[in-house]
Amino acid sequence: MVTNSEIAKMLSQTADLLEIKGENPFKIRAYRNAARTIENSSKDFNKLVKEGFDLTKLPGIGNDLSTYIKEIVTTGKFSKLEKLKKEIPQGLVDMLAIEGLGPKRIKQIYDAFHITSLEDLKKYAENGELDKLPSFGPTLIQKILKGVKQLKKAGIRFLWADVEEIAEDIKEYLLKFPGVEIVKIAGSYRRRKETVGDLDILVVAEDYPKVSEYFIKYKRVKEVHSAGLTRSTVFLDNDLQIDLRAVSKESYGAALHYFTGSKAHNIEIRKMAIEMGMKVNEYGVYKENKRIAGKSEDEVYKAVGLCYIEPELRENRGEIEACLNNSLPDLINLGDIKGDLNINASLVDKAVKKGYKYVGIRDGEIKRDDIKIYKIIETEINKNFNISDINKKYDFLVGIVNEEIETEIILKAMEKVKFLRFFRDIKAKKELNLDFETIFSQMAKKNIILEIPSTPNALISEVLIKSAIQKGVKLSIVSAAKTDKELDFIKYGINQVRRGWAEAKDVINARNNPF
DNA sequence: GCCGTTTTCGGCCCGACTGTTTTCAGTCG
Repeated sequence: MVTNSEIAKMLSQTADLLEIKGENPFKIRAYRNAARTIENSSKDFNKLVKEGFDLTKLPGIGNDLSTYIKEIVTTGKFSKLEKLKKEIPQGLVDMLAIEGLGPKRIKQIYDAFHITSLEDLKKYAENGELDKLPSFGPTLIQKILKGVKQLKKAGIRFLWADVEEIAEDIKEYLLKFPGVEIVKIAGSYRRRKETVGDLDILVVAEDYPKVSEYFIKYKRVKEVHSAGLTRSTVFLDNDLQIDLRAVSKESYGAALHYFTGSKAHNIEIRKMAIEMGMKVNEYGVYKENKRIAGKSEDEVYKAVGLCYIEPELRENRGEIEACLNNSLPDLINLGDIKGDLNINASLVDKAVKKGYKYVGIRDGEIKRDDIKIYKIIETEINKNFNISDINKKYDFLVGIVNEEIETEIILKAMEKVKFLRFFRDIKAKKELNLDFETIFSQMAKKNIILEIPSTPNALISEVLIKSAIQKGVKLSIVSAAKTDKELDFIKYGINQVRRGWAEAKDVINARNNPF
């Protein structure tokens, strides 16, 4: 059985190969868009195809791609991709990971020398062969040689929580510089994505070049990649890339919107603007070459006939339509949380200090008057799951699904458990491929709560959270804390459920009484 | 390859930076 992400991967691989081949860039984008649609879908494409669902109803999927997806699902293979792989050596695809080398230059190199590996590329760069190609100067050759050594770590991403501290530190550092008015971190960091690839920082300052000079002297900068009049890029000692951009005060809103993304959201906004005879860029919104908005994000959205959309929702997953139908969610906030239903018993005092009204503890038995205590027990849902094995006393049972098991077993476990939690390891890119559509429908029916662990590496995908909420499943955001510090993890859970469109009413521990 | 309240053809987001030339293409975000 092929998973959604496997289908998506095949399509984006095809896009890479078509790119090197020099195909129409818009066709390539179509493949990438379709891959994105599939990756972002909570629906199992295997199931959709089997049920005869019309895939062309989905955004970015037309007749051709629908046929291709059906082929992938039914045969497990994509003949078009297989053919391209035979035609284009893998070495050329590897070259895409070299800074400064894109499809055009790779094709140019291949056509001239038939090089098919990074090793050969290095040789040709070193012995002066590459210089012979038009527009390959000494600087570019050096860049390529450097790039071969340190390939762009494909999609190297940091957990949001792991960059939080450094992001705030750089912000503070920049604000100390005289003449710096505003420092704002945009990009996926601002959208609170579970992982971020780099940090995009905007500054409003009197004299940008001076700020840039100061910026590249930040203590953890390992390498200065570029430093221009409006933009500078550096790498830190942990390989995190930081982009700093100068922004004028009048354009602040437009720039913030632009650099917050996501790209897919921006493209939609621009399309809307075009339809209305306007143009949106990072400097503002223009009508007949006249600037009509740009000072604030609110202004930008208003200019194109929309309401303000929270950064966490800007993924082109229906937020624009929701705004137009007046159905945008009123997102939950950290301050809405009234308790934490999965912590160590030793942390109850701290929980009281945080102002929590109740907690769920995994161990020990405590009686207290100042806070309501629920006793919970965690149990793994696997083939051998058997409720009668549990002979301790408890208020609620938390079922944990750690592996891909038959949907039937999970449905059966629902007779016994009150909460369900699903395994995920973001760094290791491991997540369960289960029939969540069916599981969530049943959970909603039986009033089983979806436990959202706030551990940064175990956050369940926001796509699944959104789908669960739509089906009527309630959430419990838990820190699963073992230490004092981990009690505050709950903010990461909040970030994630906000990305999953959660309102306070969807979250049981945002209530004074959770049950 | 997708898409359409002017369109089934002709568009498809847009600008900065770099390195190469000398007006621009390629790459990147």
